[in-house]
Amino acid sequence: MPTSRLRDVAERAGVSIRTVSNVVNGYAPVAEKTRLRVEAAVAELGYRPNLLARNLKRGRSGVLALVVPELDVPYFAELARAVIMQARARGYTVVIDQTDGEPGREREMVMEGSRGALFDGVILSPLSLSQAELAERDSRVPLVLLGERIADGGFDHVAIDNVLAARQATEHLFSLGRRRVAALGDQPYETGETAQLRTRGYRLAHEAAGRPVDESLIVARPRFHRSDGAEAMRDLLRHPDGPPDAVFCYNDLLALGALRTLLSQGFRVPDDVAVIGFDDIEDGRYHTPSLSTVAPDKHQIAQLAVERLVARLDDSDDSPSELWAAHRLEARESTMGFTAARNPAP
Amino acid sequence: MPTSRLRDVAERAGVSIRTVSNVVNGYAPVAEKTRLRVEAAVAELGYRPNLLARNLKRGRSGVLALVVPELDVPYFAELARAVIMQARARGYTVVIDQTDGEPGREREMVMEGSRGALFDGVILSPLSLSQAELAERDSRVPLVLLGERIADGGFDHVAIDNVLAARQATEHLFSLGRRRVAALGDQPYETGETAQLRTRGYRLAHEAAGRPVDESLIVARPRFHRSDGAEAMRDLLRHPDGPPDAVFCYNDLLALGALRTLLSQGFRVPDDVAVIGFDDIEDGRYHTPSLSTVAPDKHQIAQLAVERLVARLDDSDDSPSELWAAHRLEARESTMGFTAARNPAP
DNA sequence: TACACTGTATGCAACGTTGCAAGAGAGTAG
DNA sequence: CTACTCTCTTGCAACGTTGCATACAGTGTA
Repeated sequence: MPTSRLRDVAERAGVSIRTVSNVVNGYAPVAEKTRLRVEAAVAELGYRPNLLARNLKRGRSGVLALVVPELDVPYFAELARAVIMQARARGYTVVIDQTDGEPGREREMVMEGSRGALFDGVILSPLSLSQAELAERDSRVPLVLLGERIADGGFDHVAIDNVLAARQATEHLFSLGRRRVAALGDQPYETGETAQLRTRGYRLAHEAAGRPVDESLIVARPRFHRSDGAEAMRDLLRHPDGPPDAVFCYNDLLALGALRTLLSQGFRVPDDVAVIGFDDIEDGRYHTPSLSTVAPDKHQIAQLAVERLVARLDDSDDSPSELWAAHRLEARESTMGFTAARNPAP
Repeated sequence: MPTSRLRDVAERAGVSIRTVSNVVNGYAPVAEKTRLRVEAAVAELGYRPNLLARNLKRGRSGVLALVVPELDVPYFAELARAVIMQARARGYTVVIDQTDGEPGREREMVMEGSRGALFDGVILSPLSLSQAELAERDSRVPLVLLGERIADGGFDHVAIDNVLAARQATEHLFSLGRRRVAALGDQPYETGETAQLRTRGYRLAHEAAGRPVDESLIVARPRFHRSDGAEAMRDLLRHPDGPPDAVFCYNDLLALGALRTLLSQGFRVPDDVAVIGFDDIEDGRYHTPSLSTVAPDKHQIAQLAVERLVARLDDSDDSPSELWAAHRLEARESTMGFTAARNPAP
């Protein structure tokens, strides 16, 4: 069965191509009788508009690109899900590209513009592209930055208040009586803005509590996978002053890795060492102990990003805006301990 | 900077549109001198081909669709990653659609054909579409079925040997001296073919060992999330004959849920109850105890699927084939226990 | 000198759709 | 009966690209 075109439907219904187009798109006024005839023909032939042609004509593709480092990192998977839902609600399709942190791919997707009109806008969670590089972008295609970057005003930008969130996480640990709180995941270089914000929050918490920061408890990691957390925790356990009594990890994967190291070496969590993460991935809830974490409102992040992007498609000379999504602290067993006899499963 | 077209480049280089096209595509023989001039013009104008137009003309979009139930289910996220990589290696882009198990969306993506030529082929991990429904599909667009379905020969189909894998998992538990092995995740209805295959393997293992199957230990679940596993495990713990001494879960999420229930109720894993899952999601490796599982070769699954699909794009009247991917058993702490004093983290 | 060739370059039409502006009827008012 | 309006319908051109067929030099050969 060869795909039928507008022309075939027109022939069958005995009307002009244009009229069929009008019916299909609900554009111009069409007489009831004609409409029914056309609709019948559409149904009989199983006509489906060729979106390629439509988009070419309209100059829009109806496709948004979501560019993330790795799709199998739960945070990005959960975010992707939310973005897809938001986009769908507005009639857009989403293509997802993974950059694997390769600057080349990230640049290709974002800088080279539009992949030839294949998508109308880009939502980017940057990993390797620096602000400086981004600034050179010739913005044929609207771009919304996701995740957290120090704003330079050049782009639309959706983020949570990382400084505050990190401060709250640290203060949560303080409030439980922890004295030596390690920070795991600092990235003291150009593309590590998010991590730096969290470190700032960590420092602020110390300052507010009148405690000095032990610089040797701030551990840098270029990547945030479980294995990195496990490894970093092993290092921390060899600290000359002994293990810290709490660890604030800059994402949940690091925290789960750290958890694994602690438990497998016989440490009790949280009794010996309390652990808190960041991102609130679903998995953390099912570990034992369940993982305390900072929970960014992913749904809201996706909503703000897609909304902003779609708005920009219609109205490109609006000035870039800074959008803030909510977050909250989820205190679970890895900091609070096991209540009562035993916790019921969630 | 308005996007430049073939025509603009042609004007600038002082040649015909057609020649520019030839240069860009490397088609016809072009004189060295001309080529250089055109390439210079392309560079100066920052020309990028409009893929929409190209695809319209060529009748191909260069896009494959991957349709999965939920992107934030780690198995699908990991699979999606592999598919994207395989597709990229062959010059294709992937759009991902989540169906959320809604039959409507699944049908729309798969049945209604091509979303108007927006993609050339579909890789589907079916959830709610039955074989019967699929059979009615008018196959304008090639379809490869992913995940495991009882084959009816109508479609290309990539799977692992679920019966064997399930049997091996069960026998693994037997070999550790477990007597009462529960099976968690049966789906005794039309769209639950995969689960049924696993149940068959579970039964075969019993048969081969000369043990009767206790039907009350086969627990059905319509969904395979962590919460389902946790809940099902709670039920199992109330079994009139007492808890089983091992549980074979039909995916890792169920297993992690079960693990959570067991640990939070004070059971020791594997000492009291051994747990094995299915899928080998990364997360299982970092739980404590780490999760034993059946590991399908996701990379191979993705490769076979994309290869097959791409091949079909060129040569549509090849007969449907059944492709088998490898799997292996990953025995970890949730069945084997903690070796030595304490395991090092992975 | 005429002919066939080779190597380059081009014009036209088409892919399937929609924007635009105008056309065709029918109805109403003068 | 004419002029006008209103409702519905349509033809033409274009979106940016590529397939096809052809044109055009220039070169070598008969």
